[in-house]
Amino acid sequence: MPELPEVETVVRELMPLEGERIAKLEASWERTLDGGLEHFQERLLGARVDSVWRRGKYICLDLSSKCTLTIHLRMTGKCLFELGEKDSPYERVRLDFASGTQLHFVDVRKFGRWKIWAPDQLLPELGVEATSAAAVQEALTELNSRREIKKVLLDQRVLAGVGNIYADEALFMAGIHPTVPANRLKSQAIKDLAQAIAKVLQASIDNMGTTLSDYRNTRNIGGENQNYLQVYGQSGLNCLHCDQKIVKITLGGRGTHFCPRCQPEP
DNA sequence: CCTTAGTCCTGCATGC
DNA sequence: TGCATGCAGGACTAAG
Repeated sequence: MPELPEVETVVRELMPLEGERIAKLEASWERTLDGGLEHFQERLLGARVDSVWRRGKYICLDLSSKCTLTIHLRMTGKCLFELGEKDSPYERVRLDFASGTQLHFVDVRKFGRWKIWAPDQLLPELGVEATSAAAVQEALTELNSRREIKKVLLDQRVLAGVGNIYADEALFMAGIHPTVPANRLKSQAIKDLAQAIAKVLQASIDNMGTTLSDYRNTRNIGGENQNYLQVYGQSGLNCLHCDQKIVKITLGGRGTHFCPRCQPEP
């Protein structure tokens, strides 16, 4: 599932869209477009893409029509410059640019969402960028919540960009059990965790993201970071650090993987 | 304020 | 082989 590193990989590849003008917008699954097709056509047709950037797990396109288009890939969303035969049944939205460039939004599970925002009210609820260790350390220190630390890491209002895979990986790297209440972490543990998050995310960006099943970049190529996961999806296998068996539990409805020896119970 | 359950979706793995 | 069941999950909403 696409999280911050996967979205960052896609955003870098979408940068060449800057300066392009939108000529046509079609949707074969209209619910992808929050507000409906007509609402999107009013704002998008004829507009120029001024800049492409990322905020948390959102792809952001600033448009000359004084608004920002966000694309959230959710579980299975893909932005492709070329549509292959296998993906064709799952194309939900297509953007045609004046130059002839096409952007195909493919999404098997239909969870992905496009949304248009006025510039001064873009993503107001989103927390600090998870890539900034200093900002994450400060946010976790100020939070003072009794919730389990993993649930906090997944809360986009606190940190923007961490999902299920990197939450598990970062907690392993920092040696913290996923069910520890967030406000019971000592300041050193918070510092270790903030640095582990930044490190895990950067390593995955360097590896073009994690592809477990659906994630692909704009050229329909998967990442390599799945080859370096320490705990996520590794339940039953031996910990690479201490040889203890990796355990999987359910926490907040999500699969949660950890090493009982490297990440001792609170 | 908090937490939990339900919703959206479909492909794939599992079991008989 | 075929059919039924359940699982995966990010963000949002409703209920308690």
